[in-house]
Amino acid sequence: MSRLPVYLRCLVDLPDGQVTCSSDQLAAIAGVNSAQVRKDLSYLGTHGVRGVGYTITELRAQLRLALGLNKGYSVAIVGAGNLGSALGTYPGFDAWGFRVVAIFDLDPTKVGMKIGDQEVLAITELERAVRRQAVDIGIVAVPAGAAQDVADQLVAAGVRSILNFAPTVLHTPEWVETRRMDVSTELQILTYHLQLGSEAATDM
Amino acid sequence: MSRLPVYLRCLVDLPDGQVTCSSDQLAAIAGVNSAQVRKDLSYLGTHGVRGVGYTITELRAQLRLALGLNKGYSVAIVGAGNLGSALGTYPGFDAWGFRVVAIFDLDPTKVGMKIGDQEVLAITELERAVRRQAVDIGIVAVPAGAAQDVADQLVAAGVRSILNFAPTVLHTPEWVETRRMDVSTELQILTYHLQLGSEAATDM
DNA sequence: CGTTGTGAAGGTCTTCACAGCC
DNA sequence: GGCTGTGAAGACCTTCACAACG
Repeated sequence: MSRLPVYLRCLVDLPDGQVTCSSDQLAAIAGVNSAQVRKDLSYLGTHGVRGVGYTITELRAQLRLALGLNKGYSVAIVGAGNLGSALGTYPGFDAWGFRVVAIFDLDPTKVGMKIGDQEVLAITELERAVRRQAVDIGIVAVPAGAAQDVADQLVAAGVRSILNFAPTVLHTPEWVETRRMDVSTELQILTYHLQLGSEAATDM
Repeated sequence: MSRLPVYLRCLVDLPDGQVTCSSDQLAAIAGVNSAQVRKDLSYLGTHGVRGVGYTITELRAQLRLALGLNKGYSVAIVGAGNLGSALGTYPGFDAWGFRVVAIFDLDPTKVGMKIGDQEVLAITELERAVRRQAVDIGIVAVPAGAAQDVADQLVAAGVRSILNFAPTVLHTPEWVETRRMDVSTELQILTYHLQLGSEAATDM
């Protein structure tokens, strides 16, 4: 469920002194309905206390468990351009147990470059390195034209989760979970709404 | 509707010779159901031809119009770190009529730096510059702690669309459309599914 | 009294299935 | 024959509303 990470982050951001949190409060911070919060949390087999709320530490632990954040995960980044570099040095991974264990690029002039604590490897090394490091999650940060090929290689190397930054739809076997993060798409959704707004204004 | 940008991109990527496209083909490329495609397109008042499909050029034009891509949009980026820099030089904006007209940062050592064709401005300039340039879309690429403050400033300067890369939920007036793009959240959704998969395996 | 947990109602989004048309 | 457009069915998700409880 895609709201759980949001709840977890909200709970982590709560002031230190606070011990319990009501569904109302969490809902307000997370920007959702409070019945929604309770329903979501009831899936985790939580035990909130009526009249009081949820114990923050307990709830955090349960969310971490549900999201599988009790284990660590190995992440490989493919593409060492601007985006790949930004991701490779992103400080927010550690906190949730994500470790970048490899970065690949096709461009020979980039191979050997240092990004964070990783040296960029040639893309020809991908399958071997990904297999050896038992990579859990592959991040595709290459141009659209190369994305499907990279995804195929990741899948062939045993990766079962892919985060795709390329502006293209990846086709993967059904046992591979793929998510897309595409700036242009998001911007276009925003303009769609801007557009709707101005149409409505014209109607008057 | 969030699938329209995907359709549009798929259509643009189609081989040059092809004149028409069936809902089946578009569905296959975009990774959705074909009835879905037809329903989505019927909203645009399209006129596909039975037995043939949709005329690609016509459909592209209709999608562009529906998404409001016939006008150009001014974009401001707040935050000139790794991410802000990557976005400021992202070549994919132009094609859809997005123009980065300003980049801001709090850090005085970054002010004056050149990113793409823009000089980084002090964040104190934000409201004035955003207003003068009639910015349509603000991109928040600052640390979580600063994000709400930046969003408030963007809203105060008249921005009605925000794309938020900070790992936090922004609270904005209801006339402001906000979308979140957060790598950690996406990774956590992936681990949630990995987790479910391994639980199911344990059950056997 | 305040808040949870949840059945039931209400929405929305997706898919099916097929008539209608080229 | 092949494909669109769409009513109807179905699946899923969200919200309401309130009994149950500390």
